[in-house]
Amino acid sequence: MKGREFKDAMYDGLAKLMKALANPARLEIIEMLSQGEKSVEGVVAATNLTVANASQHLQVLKNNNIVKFRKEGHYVYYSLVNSEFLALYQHITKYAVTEIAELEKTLNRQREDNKALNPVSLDELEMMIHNKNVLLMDVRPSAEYEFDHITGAVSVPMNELLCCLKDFSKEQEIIAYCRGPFCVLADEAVRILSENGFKVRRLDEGYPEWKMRQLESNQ
Amino acid sequence: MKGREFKDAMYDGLAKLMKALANPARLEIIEMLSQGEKSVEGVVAATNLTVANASQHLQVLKNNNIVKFRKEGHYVYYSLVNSEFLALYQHITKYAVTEIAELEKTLNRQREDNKALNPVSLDELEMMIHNKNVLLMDVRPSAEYEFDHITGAVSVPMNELLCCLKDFSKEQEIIAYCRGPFCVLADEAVRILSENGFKVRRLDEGYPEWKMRQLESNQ
DNA sequence: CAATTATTCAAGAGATTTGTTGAATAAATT
DNA sequence: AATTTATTCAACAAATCTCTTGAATAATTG
Repeated sequence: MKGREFKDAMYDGLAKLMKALANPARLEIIEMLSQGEKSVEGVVAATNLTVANASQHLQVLKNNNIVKFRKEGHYVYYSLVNSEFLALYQHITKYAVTEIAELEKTLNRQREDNKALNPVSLDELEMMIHNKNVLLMDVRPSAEYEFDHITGAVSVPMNELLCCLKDFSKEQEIIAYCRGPFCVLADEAVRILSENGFKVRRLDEGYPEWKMRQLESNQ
Repeated sequence: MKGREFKDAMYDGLAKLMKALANPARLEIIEMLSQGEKSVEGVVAATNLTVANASQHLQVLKNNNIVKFRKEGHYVYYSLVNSEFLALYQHITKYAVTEIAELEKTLNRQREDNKALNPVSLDELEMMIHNKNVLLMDVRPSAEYEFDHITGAVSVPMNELLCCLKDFSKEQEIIAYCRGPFCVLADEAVRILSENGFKVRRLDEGYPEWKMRQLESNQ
């Protein structure tokens, strides 16, 4: 293989990977799958996609070794292929929200609207978690909590939040988290809790970022 | 801004960044610019692109905050916007060559063809570099060497390699490096030197990866 | 074994991306 | 001021990507 052929093969292959990521619907699917495996239906339920469309996007991700699947009964469960990919995806999103002015601005406006500025970082969380007066609240759907969650968190899915308000103390500080920086669940939780007089902040990132840390520190 | 609008804005923005990277010509340009700034002409000289096409790709990269430019006389010099982007790009390429089977295979076949298997890693290089019996050889064009190079390397551009053979000892081990894992210069250098009876290996990665390390260790 | 359910396949229209061509700018040199 | 040189712009056809629609598969249930 000549030098030019080799280069073309390598850059074409790299571009193919980037193309698989160059679509908003697929990025959203990746974020959903970073919460744990999901059936096609499960993906559809959490996005605006039609079933056929979600399936097609999942094929693209599968053909690029980004997701894997297993069959069980009627269902096909998809999940991210490995933690190396998850680490890469998180590097990309982290870069985007810190280095791309437009995205940083959109993110901050969203958090401002929901009184969720001044978020807690994972580092801070680590310090605070041993404080009995802090409540860590997982506001994702319960299936995602059950699959896995940050150690010490309690599950309060968004649809149960309003009716559970009386169970929480206004003395303790609440830290809400969800799927990650692009997820709006924790923002909404902060707004609702805050409007009801609770001391609440959101976690800067979400479950997948915490998980990644766990994996890294176990190496 | 409603939750769905926010998500769409974020994923669209992220996809826009990925789209900028989803093209082999632009990836090659990025790799060229990671050696140091280059004029449009300079980019053209190192790729298969026409001037107008290279300029267009550079506009795309500019509009996505991946490259910046400065004007000097006739020339417009482009360079990568910051080391955060370089770190991200290297994470992507590293992931691609280790996790995507097809790319890994292509890379290994190329190195096999050039007797450049068993490459030296940056870690190993660090250990060896104090050994007087090791010669670190930068085989990139001299302009790139002059812009910056790995500490202790000597410049032997590919076009001068054949006539310089007599200057090197067959006793010392030569380590050749170039622009990075996708670059063929070091492979060719290894093949030529090896066929002429020298003890030679290539560096697994290249100048930009070494540079990134320097930046990280200085933090 | 027919009906139901979850997923995939196939085809097509519309939008986007790509590289080419030739002309237009803009800065330096003659 | 005219010419040369490096770069950008604008327009276009070809290729690719995207989403929708409706049908096809494959596994389970009645």
